[in-house]
Parts: sequence; C-alpha cells; structure tokens
Amino acid sequence: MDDGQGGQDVGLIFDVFKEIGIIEQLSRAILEARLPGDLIAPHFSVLSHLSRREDGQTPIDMARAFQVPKTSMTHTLKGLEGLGLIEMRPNPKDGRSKRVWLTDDGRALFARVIVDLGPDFVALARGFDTTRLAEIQPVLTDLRIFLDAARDV
Amino acid sequence: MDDGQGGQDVGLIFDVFKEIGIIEQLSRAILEARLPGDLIAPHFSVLSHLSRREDGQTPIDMARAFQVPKTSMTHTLKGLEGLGLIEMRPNPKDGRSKRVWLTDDGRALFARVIVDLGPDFVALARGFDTTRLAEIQPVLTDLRIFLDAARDV
DNA sequence: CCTATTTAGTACGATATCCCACCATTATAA
DNA sequence: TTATAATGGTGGGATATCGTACTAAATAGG
Repeated sequence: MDDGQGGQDVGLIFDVFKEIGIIEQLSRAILEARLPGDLIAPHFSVLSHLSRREDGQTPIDMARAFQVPKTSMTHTLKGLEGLGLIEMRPNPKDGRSKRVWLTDDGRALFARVIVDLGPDFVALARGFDTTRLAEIQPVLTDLRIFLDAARDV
Repeated sequence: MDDGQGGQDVGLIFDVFKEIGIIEQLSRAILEARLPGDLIAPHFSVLSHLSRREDGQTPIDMARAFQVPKTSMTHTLKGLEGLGLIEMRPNPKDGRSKRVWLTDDGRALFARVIVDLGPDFVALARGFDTTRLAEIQPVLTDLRIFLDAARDV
C-alpha cells in the first residue's frame, strides 16, 4: 500500500481544513454582528485591505488578493461606492482600469468597526490562550502562501 | 493606555482570522475542482457529515452542526436529493421533522471524491511539513470549540 | 504601423445564501 | 383539556457569488 504516513496525512489535512472552514464561518458571524446591516464581511475585507495598504489599488488587484472572481469584486465595490465608503477614479496609467480610494466615511467606518470588535476580541483573549494563536499564526501564513502558490500550477 | 498585551492580541487575532479566511477559500477551491460540476462544497460537507456519523440526522441538526440557517440546509438537501445522493424519510418520532439518509450512490460518490482528492493532498504533504499541521490541529479544534461555545451566549 | 492577442471591467443569467413569514406539529402551562 | 408558545420545515423575495460573454484599451509580433 505504501502509505508510510500518507493515510494519516490525508486524515490530518482533511481535519485541518474542516476546522478552518468552521472557524471561518464563526469568525465571519462575529464580524458581521458588528457591521452595519448593509455591510457584509467582503465589504469589510475591502475596507481593511485599503486601510492597511496604500489606496489606489485596482479592482483586479484586489480580486486577486482575495481570490475571488473579478465579477464578484465589481459587485462588492459597487456596493461600497453606493454607500459612499470608497471612490472609484480612472487610472491615468491605464485607460481600461480604475483605482479605488477610501473616502473619509470609509476610513471612519472601518475604525469604528475595529473599536466595536474590541470587546469580542478581548473576550476571546480572556478565554483562549493567545500564545497558542501566536504559535499557529506562522504556520497558517506559510500554509496560505503554499496553497496560494500551488493554486496557479 | 493599559494594553499590556491587548493591542498585540487584537492584531494577532485579526491576522489569524484573516489567514483562516483565505485558507478556507483556497481549500474550498481545491475541493470543488474535484467535485462533479453539479456539486459544490456544502453538498460535499453534508455527504461527509452523513458518512462519518450515523445516518438519520434531521435537517435542523445538520443546520446547527454547520452553523447555517435552516433554509440554507433545506436548499442544499433538496439539491442532493434531486441527484439521488440522499434520501429524506419522515421521522416517526416527530411528525414535524424528517431524517436524512445517504443512498448507495451518495456513499459511492463520497468515496470517489476522497480518492480523487488524494493527489492534491499528497502534493500538499510533499511540499508542506505536515508535522506543522499536526501541531496546529489541536489548537484549531480548541479554537473552534471555544468560538462555538461563545456563539450562543 | 497594423493586426492579433491579452487584459480590465461590466452586463447578464443561474444558482446560493439568507431573512422573513407561514404552516404543521409538538411541548408547555393554565 | 385547552390555549399558548416553541419547533421543524418550506416558500418567496432580496442580495451574493460566479461563469460566460462582451467592450474597450493595452500589448505583442509582424
């Protein structure tokens, strides 16, 4: 059969992905409970992305960063633009594309949500040993990088 | 300011959830690439759930297990039933509810997908140190349990 | 240059997800 | 018992996601 550790690995990988899937759902629920009713997690992800990086990214860059189809990103951005949280400006370097900027409202909303999430995160830090999170964080990052690289092969 | 480790924790938790969100998307893409075209990840999750536990669960139980609204579970089950992969039978113990059984086709399809995922998982095990996955697995499980318990408070 | 190919973005249609409202059945309580 | 509340499931509408196809602009090759 030649599965030195192969069989164990398959079960392990399966379990890890399963846990990650559930945690993703639960963490999304925590986030969306703190978001205004007309925003969902993808909206917030975009605001976060623009806050932490430079503004002026193109939609296609963001679609790649989030691993979603560009049509999904178009839709998400349209929603944020309609709420006045981002601005789409033409890209002077490329007539096909646009560049996305946070508005003051967008920046303020993002900051407010972060504050509102504080109690949730504090509760988590109280009830769960965050040194364990610190230990898994690099592994998760490496796994994400590995999967991301393996994706387009 | 009194954030002994508080500030660090918030950033750490944020990062962990962000990585988990991306890994979830990437792992879902890997799975769906191996599924028949008319099945998506939630369908497979249901098949997996029924395979590993006893059949005969009620839809509401499964909705709770997956943390999705019961209407979403109804929709997913309807799809699986239409493909002949599960069977819905009345629940003799409760006239309101139904019980869900895998059909032979459902069982066979699940087994086949597991086999088809083999190469993907082998590639992952070759390129990524699975002992690191083994290390994070218990932390992920505990985190999932903690979040799940904190959910309904 | 000029044509062919690639790329950024969008429109549209199909399906998924989720909220709300509703029905039937069961559990609770008076 | 009987009235009330709670529960399991579904239907319908709104929005989300995603694939396909299309337009316009940029790039590559001749």
